[in-house]
Amino acid sequence: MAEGSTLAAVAARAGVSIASASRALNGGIASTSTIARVQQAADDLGYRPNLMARGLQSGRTGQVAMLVPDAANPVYARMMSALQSELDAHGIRLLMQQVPAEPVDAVAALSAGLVDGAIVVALRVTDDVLAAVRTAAVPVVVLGLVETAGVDSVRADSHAGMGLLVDHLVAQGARRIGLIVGPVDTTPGRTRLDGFVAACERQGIAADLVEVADDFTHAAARPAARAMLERGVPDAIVAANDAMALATLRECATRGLRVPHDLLLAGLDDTEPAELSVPSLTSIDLGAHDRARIAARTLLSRIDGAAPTGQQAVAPRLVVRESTTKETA
Amino acid sequence: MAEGSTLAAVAARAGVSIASASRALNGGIASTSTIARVQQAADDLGYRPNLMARGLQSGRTGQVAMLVPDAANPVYARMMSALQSELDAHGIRLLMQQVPAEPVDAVAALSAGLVDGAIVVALRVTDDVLAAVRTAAVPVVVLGLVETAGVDSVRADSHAGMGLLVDHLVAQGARRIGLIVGPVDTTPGRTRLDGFVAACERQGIAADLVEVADDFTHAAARPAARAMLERGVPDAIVAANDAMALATLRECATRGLRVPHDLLLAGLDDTEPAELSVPSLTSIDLGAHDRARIAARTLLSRIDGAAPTGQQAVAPRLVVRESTTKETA
DNA sequence: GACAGGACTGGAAACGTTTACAGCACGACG
DNA sequence: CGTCGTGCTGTAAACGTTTCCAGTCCTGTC
Repeated sequence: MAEGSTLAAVAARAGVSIASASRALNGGIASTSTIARVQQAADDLGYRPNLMARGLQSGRTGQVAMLVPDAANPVYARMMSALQSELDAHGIRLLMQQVPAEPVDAVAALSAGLVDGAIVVALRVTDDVLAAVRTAAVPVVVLGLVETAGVDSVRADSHAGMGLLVDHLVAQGARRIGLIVGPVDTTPGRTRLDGFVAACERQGIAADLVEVADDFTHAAARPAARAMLERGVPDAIVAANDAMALATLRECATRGLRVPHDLLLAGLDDTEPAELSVPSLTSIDLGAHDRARIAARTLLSRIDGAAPTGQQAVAPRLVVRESTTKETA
Repeated sequence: MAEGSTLAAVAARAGVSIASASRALNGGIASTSTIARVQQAADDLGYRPNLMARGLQSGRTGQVAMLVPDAANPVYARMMSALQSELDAHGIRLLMQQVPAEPVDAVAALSAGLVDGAIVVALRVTDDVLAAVRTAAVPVVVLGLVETAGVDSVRADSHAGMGLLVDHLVAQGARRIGLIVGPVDTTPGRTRLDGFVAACERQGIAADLVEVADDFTHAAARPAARAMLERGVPDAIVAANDAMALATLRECATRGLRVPHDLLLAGLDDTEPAELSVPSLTSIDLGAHDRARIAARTLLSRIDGAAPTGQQAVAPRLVVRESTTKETA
């Protein structure tokens, strides 16, 4: 075990003071020979600077955290990859943590000095969460809809996304469209429901066929889909995200309903499984990659001392696939 | 910003020494009135102990890390959940980090004092990785196949799992079975290939229809599936994991091949998407949940000072679904 | 040959916490 | 009334690092 070799040990081995050793390793002012000796000693001992001590002293940890409600949702994995490639360039480590839907405690814990900043995905952006974000000791960027000034946020325009989707379905001939959504006291739930209703009104069709699932997962969507289909088969179903759409697709198959032949189906998020399902799933790209990139940059500039930017939004994009195009059936 | 209120500030506000404040908050010896005053002062100031300072002093961080090669693979999300429920009971925070397939640097970085231990998923358990694990300053449990003594590991028996799968497919009438696998210089790649070949030999069938994809993702499996199908349609295809099986399913659909009517298809890992696909996917449950639970317990006892346990394995279980049962077609 | 300046070095303080130790007051017991 | 233990408190040392500051040595210049 090469544990715990300290800078003091390195300095002793190199025959210099701790201060010189530190400077030699961190590119401070030091003579060539000192640098060489210290470097050699450090290698010999397998020295690793203690990040706790460094963080305590310098106030910088070189880490940021990403807080997500559900690690199994592929959209967060995609965001994480985008974040990471952005942060890697700055030598910053990205840590992911799965936290409850209302991450008040987790956000408050960010003030404990472990990270230089955080990116928080919050399904419910309550006043408590906002307060926690605002009083956190480190900059926080919220991924989600935040109206409050002084809080950085990057949001998807799922309202507009729903509009694109409904327009597309109507253009494909659907008149009776159902929505399977997650809890409407969450930001995504509320926005997607509102977007759906608004789009239906604009198109002059009914928006009363709505099922609310317990959360935004496969598992919760399945019974919701079942309930909806038992009330009759609509022309099309929209689900609040791809995972829920795929659960719906599965339920359709179980009932012998063929998509898109018997009904059209679409989701939101445009995750990889949407592309791979049979039939492949029409979806709305809510710009997960771009949102993550913007969030990373905003966070980095905040860490560098910049003032909060406020809300930023990313435009949605319709991605049409087999599940809403009858021709391919 | 309630940033940076230190213990010294709390102590001053409560009119006691720093030591007393620390004791009052951490359940040490202190009078009732002191505890009350300190508690009150801490609440007023929104005090959060600095974990860096605490960690530096006490050597304990209350955190463990999980290192995974691909955050998008649902099997890791499942493991993470299992780990978390195990660790939550001990008040330990779980951090996930996405690292390269050969996580030497990342494992070495564990010695930097940020975490009390780690669970590492390594696709390639090279000597370098083993050395890094053994010399790490904190206990590490490897999820994967490790023969070396003195290193804790929990492995899936994917060799046996392949056996179950091939037996099942042969029982369903398949004689010509193809395998789509990831890189064979990885542990899972090698084990699954060997298991496949062994099972085929045991069954007296050919094992020459093998495609090796660049990694274990959807994206890499797709062209591999295409290549295999272009050489003719076998009776059945096995993929090294569910994600790759689903990519194969997609490729079959694109070519107008129906599963299970025209060929059988199965994967490994038994992740949720396998259950949801159409047709639902036969898979091998490699015990992700159990492996994670065992790994967590092993790690906890290691952190408490126990000696390494060595290798532990979890038995596989066949889960038959639509993709390998012709009746349901 | 003195002196300014630069290059380099070591001592020591600081970051915020925990904890060993010593001190203090108080009640009980002899 | 002295002594001892008990319950609580404060002082100070440590954890490992970075960084300020003062010092030393050397080189070049007048």
